[in-house]
Amino acid sequence: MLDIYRRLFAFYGPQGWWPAETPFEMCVGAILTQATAWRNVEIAIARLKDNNLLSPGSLVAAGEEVVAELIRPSGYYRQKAKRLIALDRYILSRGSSMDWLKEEDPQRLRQELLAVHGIGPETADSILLYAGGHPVFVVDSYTGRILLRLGLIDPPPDYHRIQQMFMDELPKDPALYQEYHALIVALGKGACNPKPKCGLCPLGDICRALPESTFPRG
DNA sequence: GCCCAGGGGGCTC
DNA sequence: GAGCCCCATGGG
Repeated sequence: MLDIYRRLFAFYGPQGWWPAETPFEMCVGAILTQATAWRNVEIAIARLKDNNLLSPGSLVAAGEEVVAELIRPSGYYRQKAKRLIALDRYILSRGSSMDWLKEEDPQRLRQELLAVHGIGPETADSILLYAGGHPVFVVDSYTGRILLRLGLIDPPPDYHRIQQMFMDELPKDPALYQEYHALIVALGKGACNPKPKCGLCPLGDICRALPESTFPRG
């Protein structure tokens, strides 16, 4: 796993995730980026910022319709408005300083986050890793696709199995996890996309490229 | 016109 | 509990 990381880092360089000024902004971004290109998320976050809606409690106060209209560029805007307000409500219940996000036990926080409407495993782990600084590996569909192609897992990809693989083999270093996940996204969007360009892949000989037809999309 | 993007909830069977 | 469908905009 470290070998893969080193090759990706050498090829793509540091990715600079997660771009946000505050933990609250990171949490908002984690919802907005669900199945959405980051470019569109930035637009939505800028619109929230322009309207002073990037602090705990502000989204609840503004209400669903206002939030929905502002985040429209990021897609799924009616769903995501509900999710953002549910998240904001949770943050308020926990304390608006948000120190708890870094200080409390990540396992406990994970359970709480998963209970919030609109937060699943990937979003919860993103919040724990990037906003909380906890050593929790974030798995996404790219990770599953890439590991399938590398021949390191059997289909279908399982979130927690994959997460365990990384966490068993890597040092528990949040900065490493942050960079690694970002690099996997770079690979998944780049050479190892749904129609892979194996000749341009930085993993080269590590990947025993099986026939593409043996893999499902996504 | 088609496909994809830094998922998750809800419904059916 | 697996298999679908829905959400929705913006860019290549």
